[in-house]
Amino acid sequence: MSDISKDLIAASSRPLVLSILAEGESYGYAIIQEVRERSGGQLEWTDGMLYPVLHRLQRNGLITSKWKTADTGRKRKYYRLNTKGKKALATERQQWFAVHETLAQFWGPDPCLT
Amino acid sequence: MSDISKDLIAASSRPLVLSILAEGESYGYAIIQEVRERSGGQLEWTDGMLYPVLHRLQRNGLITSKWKTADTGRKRKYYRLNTKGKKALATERQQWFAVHETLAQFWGPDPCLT
DNA sequence: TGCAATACATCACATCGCAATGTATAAAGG
DNA sequence: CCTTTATACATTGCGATGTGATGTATTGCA
Repeated sequence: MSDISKDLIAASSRPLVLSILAEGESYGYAIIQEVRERSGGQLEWTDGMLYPVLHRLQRNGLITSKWKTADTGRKRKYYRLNTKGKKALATERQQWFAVHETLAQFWGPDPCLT
Repeated sequence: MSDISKDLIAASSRPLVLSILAEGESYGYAIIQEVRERSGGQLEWTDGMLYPVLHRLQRNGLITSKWKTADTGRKRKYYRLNTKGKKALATERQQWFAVHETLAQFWGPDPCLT
């Protein structure tokens, strides 16, 4: 259960958040949980790291936010991906694969199991 | 030719250097060139980024260095991976795949073309 | 009443790539 | 010869960013 290095967190936070929002709007706390679930518990994000990421993405115009009150009565800040964000996601994806393929050259091809 | 983001560089520099040295000793300038070649020109490292990485790896006891004079008469600082470095490489590799598999869940399986 | 989970936010600190700068030698071309 | 390019090392100020701590507030359960 070696926790992921700081640099890897930094490199994957943007593409991961954008990918999650690409599937539909969501909010901070839920994103942290989804990352934990989708990674099989391997990725454990902290709120002190995620919120600045969301604010940055919004400041850069990749996502928009809207306060909503859930059925539970709680107030949540929902984020949504816009056109610019979708383009950024495509770029992030392409860059990731470029690096991954280089590393895969040394480590052998991916398991490639579904 | 979108240059790779700073964070991605940071996340891949350690595992890449360790992977290269795992194939045999090498030196700074040659490592920069090998990264460019093995990435098909997609990764362009600067020396101002690599040398601190090498110094850090040595300070952390993952690699050792030794000055040698090449046939050309040039002096080069050759780096070699040690036992601790090999273990660190295995960890880096495992962490990378953990993140990659999570991203791949959103992006679909890898192309898996050679 | 008290504690955990939910839900947001900010800040001091350390880390690290980037671009610039510096030093030095060897090879190639005019 | 001399100039340019490639080789080969190193350091530094700056900006970006995760970490851990801290703060505020509400909901739900025992």
